[in-house]
Order: sequence, then C-alpha cells, then structure tokens
Amino acid sequence: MATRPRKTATAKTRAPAEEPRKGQRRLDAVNSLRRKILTGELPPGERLREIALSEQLGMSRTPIREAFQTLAAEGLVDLLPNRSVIVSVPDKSEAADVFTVLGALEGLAGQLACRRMTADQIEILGELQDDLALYFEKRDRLSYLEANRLIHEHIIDCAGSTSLTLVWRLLLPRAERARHVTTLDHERWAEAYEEHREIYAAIAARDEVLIKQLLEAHFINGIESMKKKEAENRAKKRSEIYAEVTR
Amino acid sequence: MATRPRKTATAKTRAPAEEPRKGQRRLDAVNSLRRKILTGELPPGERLREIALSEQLGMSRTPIREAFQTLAAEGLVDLLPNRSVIVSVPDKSEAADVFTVLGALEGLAGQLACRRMTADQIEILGELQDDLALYFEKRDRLSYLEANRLIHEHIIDCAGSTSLTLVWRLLLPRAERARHVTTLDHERWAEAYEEHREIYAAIAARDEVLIKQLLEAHFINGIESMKKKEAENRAKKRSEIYAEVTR
DNA sequence: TTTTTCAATCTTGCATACTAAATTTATGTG
DNA sequence: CACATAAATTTAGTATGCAAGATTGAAAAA
Repeated sequence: MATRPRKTATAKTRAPAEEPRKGQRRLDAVNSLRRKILTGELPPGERLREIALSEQLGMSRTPIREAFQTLAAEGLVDLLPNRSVIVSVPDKSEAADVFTVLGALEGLAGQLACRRMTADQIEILGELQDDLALYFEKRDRLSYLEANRLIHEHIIDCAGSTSLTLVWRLLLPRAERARHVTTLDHERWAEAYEEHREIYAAIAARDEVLIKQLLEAHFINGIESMKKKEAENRAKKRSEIYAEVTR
Repeated sequence: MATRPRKTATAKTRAPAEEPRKGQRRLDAVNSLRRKILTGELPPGERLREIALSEQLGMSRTPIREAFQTLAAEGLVDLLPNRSVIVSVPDKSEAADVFTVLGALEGLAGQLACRRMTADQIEILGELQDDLALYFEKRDRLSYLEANRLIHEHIIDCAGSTSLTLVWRLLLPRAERARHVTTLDHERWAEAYEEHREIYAAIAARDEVLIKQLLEAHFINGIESMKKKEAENRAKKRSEIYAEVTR
C-alpha cells in the first residue's frame, strides 16, 4: 500500500521477514506450510492434521489453525467443516489458468504504471532490467528467475493500485506452484528475455497501449511454451512405453 | 462439577429447528464482521478489540481471531503485530481502483466464457438478463442490483477459471464497500442497463473481442459516472459553504 | 467371505488460561 | 509546568483443556 518515496530498490521487497522473530509463530506457520505446499513436500490431497503439524513446527495448534485461514484464502488448502484441512488439488490446467489471469492483471498494471510511475521508479526498473541481463548472460537461471519476479513485482508496485497488489500477491503462491511443474527450456528463456527488453523499452517510453500488448503476450507465450513442452513430454512418455512393450 | 456428562439425557429437549447454528462460529464471525465493515457500522480505522467483539458476538476470542485472517486476506482489515486489528482505511480512490481491476478481470472472464460456455449456461444468462430487464422496467433498484451481481457472477462462473473465481470473489467485498459510497443516478442506470443488453448479445454470439471491450467499458463508464457524481457533490458542498458564509 | 453396526479412538472447534507486549496511568525530576 | 520514567492495566499471542463430530476397526450379521 505504501508507495515508496525513496529509491529503496530491491532490498525492501525482501527485507522484513528475514530476522528470526520470537513472536508471530502464526507467520512462521504460514510461510513454512506455504513453502512445503509449493515444493510438493506436502502433496495435493494431503490431510493436514493440526496436532502432527504442531509437533513438527514446534508450536501449539492455535497459530497453525490461524495460518490455515490465510492459506485457504490463497486457495492452497481447502477447509471442510469438522474434517481435516487438505492441500488443494490443482486442476491439471492450473498452470495455464493462473498465468492467464496474471497476464490480464499485469497488462492492466503496465497500463497504469505507464501513467503513474515516477522517474525514480523507472530508474529502479532499469536497474532490475540490468540485473536480468547480467543473469541471462551468465546463464544463472535461479538468479534470473528471482530478478524476473522482482521486475514483475515492481511493475505491480508502480501501478499504485491497492486492489491489484492485493490480488496479485494472492495469486503469486499459486503461480509458484504452477511454475514448479514448468521447466524453462533455453529457447523460451531467450525469447522471454527478449520480451523483457521490449517491455522495459515500452514502459520507459510510457507507451501504455504497447506495454499492455507486450505483457499479455509475455504470459500467453509462456503458456504456449508450457503446453508445447507438455505435449513433448507426453509424446516422449508414449514412446518410452512403446519401447518397453516391444523390448 | 461433572467432567463426564451423559450424551443422550438432555438431547431430546432441544428442538433441532430453533437452534441458530451449533458449529462454525468462525464463519458467523466472518460474515458478521464483514457485513458490519461493509455497512460502515465498523468504520475505517476502527480498532477491533477481541474481547469486546467476543462479548458482542457471543463467542470466545478464538473464532474471532481466525475470522481476522480471512478478512485480512480480503483487505478489509489490517493486522499489526501485537496491536489491535483495525478496519482498513479505504483510499479515497479505492472505488475507482477496485472497479478498474474488476473490469480487467471480467473482460478476461467474458473472453473465456465466449470460448467455453455451454448452451445451458447461455440460456441461464438469458434468464438472468430477463430478470434484469424486468427490474429495470419496474425501477426496482435493489432487485436490479442483485440481478446485476448474479449476471456478473455467472459470467465469472462460465469462464471456468479457478484462479479468476478466486480473485474475483476476494475482490467482491471491497467492491461492495466501494459501491456503498456510490449512488446510481437514473441516467447512469439506463446507460448501464443498455450496456448489459449489448453484453448479453455479444456473449450469446460468442464474440470474444467485442465482449471484452464491452465489459471493460462497462466498468470504466461506471467509474466515470462515479467521478462525475463526486465532482458534482464537491461543487454542491462548496456552494453550500458559500451560502453559509454569505447568509 | 462380504457387509453392517457400534464402540473406541482420533480430530476438529471452541473456550479458557496463561504469558508477554503495548498502552495507560501514576510518579518523579528538571 | 513540561517531560521523562516506572508501575499498573489492558490487550494480543499462544498453549491447553474439553466436548462434539468424524474415523476406524473389530465384532456381529448376512
């Protein structure tokens, strides 16, 4: 909600949760459970028993139950009355689904950002874009993805819309879970990087029509790439089964 | 004090129908608090003291604290560590803000619905549209608004996107709070009704380009009308002050 | 054997108890 | 009187206790 008045670049987006708070076990529970769900350590359909979790996380059931409410709002777990909370089962098309919505949201964000972002914010975006370039050159995939996330977060930030930020943040965990399935191949990586260069250029020029097109296309292209990859995997699996049978 | 009361002894004496609701006090708390916030009974900035609320709602602090997590996800309250939960203060531009985001979401929803909705779903939309027409003719504003909400909900439904449904539902309470400020004048009402006729025609024809334009415009027009109204109110207030001074 | 019943057990939902942090009030100091 | 400081009070955060609903599994019936 607070639009940052100073150029606190990337640090601010990561800093607040870093130190080990003694209080706020509820937040520990939220973060811990969310991570476990996103990494698949807690697989879809898993029953989350409060007592077991409380022993595992070293706290009582109370903060865990409160964490469940947050995770339920994010759509990561389902709450059934008098029954154990379960990790929600992502639809098989969830990845495409969540990226489609994110595309629409970021398209709007880009549009708003073009109208509202300050010179400082454009400068920060430039720095983030430089980071992205660096990591792409070095083929540092993990750092690249982190820089990528920061850029998208920054654009949302620059849009200066409370509601947009609210729903974007809510959707992010689902996107992370969806992304977990996807493996970026180099072809798509290069393509996406090129798209990011165009996105930066458009936003720096405050071309709100172009930025919307570019951002929406950025996500659609990602989805298409995922689908292609998926089709390839299915084909590969089929041929493996065939090889097995005819061996 | 008996620690082990018999189960069956007094059970018959209570009529099952008159019991308000035994389980799920948490949901009662969520609904009750949300309604109070939306109606302004709990004004923005109000401190929500757990003990006071628990007495007021006839339950302990536990379900209320759990409800806070849900309301926080909806952006209706802010959680500050070791400090009272407060009703979030809507930005003065929150109404425009939330409708802007809803416009983008429903634009996408319309697009997806054009591709995916079944003949049955189109038929239902037609019935809802008929209701809307009826209430418009009768100038029944409250029923009209309800029918209006059902139509938008149905379109979201027809899009068949889990993520879209998730974020749309999350945003609804904020939209309701924003709408609380707005008073639909007759000019805008007629205009909006006409837009709904076009929206229905476009979706029935599965024209996904048109439907997106119409839905986005529908929200933008609503925002413009709100802004105009607001400007008028400000002008009126100014002239009242002037009248006061010169009296 | 398979199916049904029912009681023992487990798990959730809520209330209450306790601890620690924040706020308020009282007190001291210049 | 203004201001700082400490004690008292209030309030949030967490743990624990208990009853009601769900689950399980063994015995009884088919």
